[in-house]
Amino acid sequence: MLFVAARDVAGKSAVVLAQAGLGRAHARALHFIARYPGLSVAELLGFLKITKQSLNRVMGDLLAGGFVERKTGMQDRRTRSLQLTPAGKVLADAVWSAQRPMIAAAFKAAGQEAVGGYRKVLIGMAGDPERWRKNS
Amino acid sequence: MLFVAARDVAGKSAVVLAQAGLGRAHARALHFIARYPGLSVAELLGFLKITKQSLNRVMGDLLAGGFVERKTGMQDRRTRSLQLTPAGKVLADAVWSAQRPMIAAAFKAAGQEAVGGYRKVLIGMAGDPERWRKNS
DNA sequence: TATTTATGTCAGCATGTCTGACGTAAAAAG
DNA sequence: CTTTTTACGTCAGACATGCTGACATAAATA
Repeated sequence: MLFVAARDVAGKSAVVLAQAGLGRAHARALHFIARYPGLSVAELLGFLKITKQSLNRVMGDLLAGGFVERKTGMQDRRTRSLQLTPAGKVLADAVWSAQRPMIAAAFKAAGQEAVGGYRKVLIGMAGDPERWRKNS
Repeated sequence: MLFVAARDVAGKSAVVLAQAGLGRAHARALHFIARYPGLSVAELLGFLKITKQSLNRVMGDLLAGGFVERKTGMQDRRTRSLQLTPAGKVLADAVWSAQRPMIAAAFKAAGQEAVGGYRKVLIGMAGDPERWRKNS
């Protein structure tokens, strides 16, 4: 069920992404950059759990498409600070808008209490998003 | 979180599958065949939502490895009835054993009530597994 | 100054997905 | 009983996304 739910939620964004010439890998990177603005490449790699080579192909597309901005880090000038451009925000919003109705419907049908349990179990499996960044 | 949880749960089975020379695509097919013994190719395609060409490469490996048995359907002789061989059951068990601890830990940590909510929400997004077969 | 760290890049490979075209056997429709 | 549709199999080629290995550069650190 986890697989099916994740696949179907991700699938909702396919059309929006295809219009931008992007795929699901791009959406995932976009998501984490949107969620943690200014994160470093190493942090992003930690979230995605892919290699830097894989990420850099994806990042190249996002940079070329003007969806993401890459700046030299402030404290440590070796790092790169990643954040969405306005166009990236628009795209991330569009992706979310495509997925939200499905999630909202499931949440509404299940009820608020069920959603709490749902989150609790997912935190057990995926870790608490609130602590994701620090733990990395 | 859905994505991370699904990825991490699926990841647990990587070692077991690699020993059998298989990948995650094989595991998914194996799972549905284990869950719905005797299902037809069309039904399996409906679950996996991939093309028959993609499935057939995976099925070829499973048949060659002796994990799955393919028989001519009884009522409709055009269909193929798929089921696990003993070796397939052993493999499916091994995969499940690799994933179970992670899921069990999350369930235990969240509590029985939370698990109920978790299931309710997933049913909202993925559909009720009890009805998956009929709805297809 | 030497080393380590954070990142980028090239080259090639594996997996899993896709589209398109074609073939066959069996069921269903006429 | 002929025709069409259905369920499946297969070949060929392509794309997306992951991987390993090797190497380069700039900045921090020892």
